[in-house]
Amino acid sequence: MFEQKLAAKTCEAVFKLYGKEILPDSVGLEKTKKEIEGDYTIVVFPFVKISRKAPEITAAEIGEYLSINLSEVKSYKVIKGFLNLTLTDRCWLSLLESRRNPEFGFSPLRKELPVVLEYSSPNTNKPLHLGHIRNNLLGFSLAAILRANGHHVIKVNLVNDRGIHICKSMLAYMKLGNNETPVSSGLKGDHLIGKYYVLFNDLQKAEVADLKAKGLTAEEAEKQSPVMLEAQEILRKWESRDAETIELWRRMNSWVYEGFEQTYKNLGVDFDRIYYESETYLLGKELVSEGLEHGIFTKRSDGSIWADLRDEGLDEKLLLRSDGTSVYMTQDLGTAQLRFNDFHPSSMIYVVGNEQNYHFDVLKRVLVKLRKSYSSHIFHLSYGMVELPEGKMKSREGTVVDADDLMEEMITTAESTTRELGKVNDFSDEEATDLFRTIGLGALKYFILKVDPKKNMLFDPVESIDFNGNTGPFIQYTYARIRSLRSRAGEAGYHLAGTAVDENLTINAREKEVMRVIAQFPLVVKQAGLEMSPALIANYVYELAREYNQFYQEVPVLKEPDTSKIYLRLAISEMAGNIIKSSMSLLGIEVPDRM
RNA sequence: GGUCCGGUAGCUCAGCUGGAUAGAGCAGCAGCCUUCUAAGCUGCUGGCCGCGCGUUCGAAUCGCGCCCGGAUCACCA
Repeated sequence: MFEQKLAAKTCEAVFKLYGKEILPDSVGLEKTKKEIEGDYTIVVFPFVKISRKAPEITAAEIGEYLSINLSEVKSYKVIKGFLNLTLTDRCWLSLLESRRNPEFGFSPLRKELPVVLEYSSPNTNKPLHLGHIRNNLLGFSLAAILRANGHHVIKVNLVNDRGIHICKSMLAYMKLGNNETPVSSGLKGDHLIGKYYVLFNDLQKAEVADLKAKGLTAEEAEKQSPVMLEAQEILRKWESRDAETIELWRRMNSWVYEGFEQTYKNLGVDFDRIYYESETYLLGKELVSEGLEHGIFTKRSDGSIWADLRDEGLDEKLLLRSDGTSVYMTQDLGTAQLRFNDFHPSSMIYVVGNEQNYHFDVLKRVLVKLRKSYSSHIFHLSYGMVELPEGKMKSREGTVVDADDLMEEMITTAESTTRELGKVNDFSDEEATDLFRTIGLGALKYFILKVDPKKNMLFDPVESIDFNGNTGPFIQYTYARIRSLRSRAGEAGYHLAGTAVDENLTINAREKEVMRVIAQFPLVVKQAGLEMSPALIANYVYELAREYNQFYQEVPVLKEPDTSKIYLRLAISEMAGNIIKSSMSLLGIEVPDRM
């Protein structure tokens, strides 16, 4: 809040005192360390060269200037090269004027081109797992953060609904399905299809073992196994629009979508637009042949088409197979173009795991070769893998944590813990069920989002269901406390609406600590947007909750004899509560009124 | 081998656009509920910030070299 003002005035001071212009960004302004008297600290070492005076003297001169020319500065104290400024209580109290503004810290929506943000991007042959959860949470949160920074965000999902892997589960279903449906089996659609994908692999494994016994290598055996050949036949039928094949494909996919929809709903994520690879790959093919015509790509004797990136330090990259079918890159070229056609976005963000860094590097370079203006608008938000304590979180190795199971377990744990604590004795069943969901999902989401996206993270199931300390439920609890305090205040006859805070009050250390954290919120939102990091919001809201709890524990609110102070503390509480709620909403986490 | 990312307390993570004695949580130990919700609060224990050199008044933070871990470099997606 006051940072910009202080920085600007410091520049003015340096210019007036020493005759040199400096940029506000170059002012080293930070929160004063806790043990030291002061609110904000300016590091003056960088100005010593300009002032040609000792650090202490420089700091004192700037401090003097600021305290005379800025009414907000109450006093200053110099320690070595550090100028510690204390702001007036009135200045801090003015912060509370924004306590009822639900948009505090957010920027209004700007009239500009939209940002297209892709996340989730599932395969239709297997249910969502822990890795997808990180992806979905990051994508959803990022959309909220960018929106809070004034961007018009369009959330899109790209469903990978075609290709050989889909044909595999189709084949297994044709062989072993007996017309089983989600209804007849009692399985969620995506789990049902996942089951057949696994069955295909079992069939293939058996055949591969036989072939290897006959002397084939593993690779040959895989390619020549009868089920694999059958699956490829299905793919060819699909591409030639064979009615029966398409019909089965449609039916099986529709089951999967029902399942996904449920998982997304449970997770609390949504999309403005869903793209299907089956609808975009043809456009990709067009782009490739266009590039071939213009001599940008090359065709080999076997008919395959390649982009040559060797002069850029990379290799050659396949764009179209020799049999004319498309690869991953073909499809992504198509979707990028389609997205550009649909929205003309100022940027296209892809939330995709870091194992695809190379892919996106190539995608951008190929688009540059095609002279697509939007190539520079593509941004890959690359996030790290989720690892499990035993080993890696890879779908092939079997140690998969299913998204639905995980959410279920978190909610169940929330329920038992909450019941043990006797928190819901006076709740209706419906209220209680809502609360268990809120807490269980809050724990899960916070646990995942508090880690810097670009880092690999460890998902320890035991730690994730801990509700104490740096966790989602801790923050939710702080919010519930504040709400409780508010309703008690109402019962005691204190009317918050329309009651102004006495601006002549003096504030104590605990009160100021909370307000210092509150004051940072707008900058944190901005920073999280620039760095595209929900973790910054998560770490901030934890600090706020911790600070508020200290205040709550040490400072009486309703038992304070001085009524004007009661109103002050209620105002601080209200503002802290609103910011907790805002922050959590940026993470896609709900907060309960009671818990 | 090339490229990219990481290495901070027993564990999980902040801090990294250089600044004061490196911060949290968990785990461990000791306390605080007849007072606004104890999913809370207080205190203690615990660190050659991977290693070395350099830049600087000042380096966990920047640069170079090395060591360790991960990802990636498919006619898979």
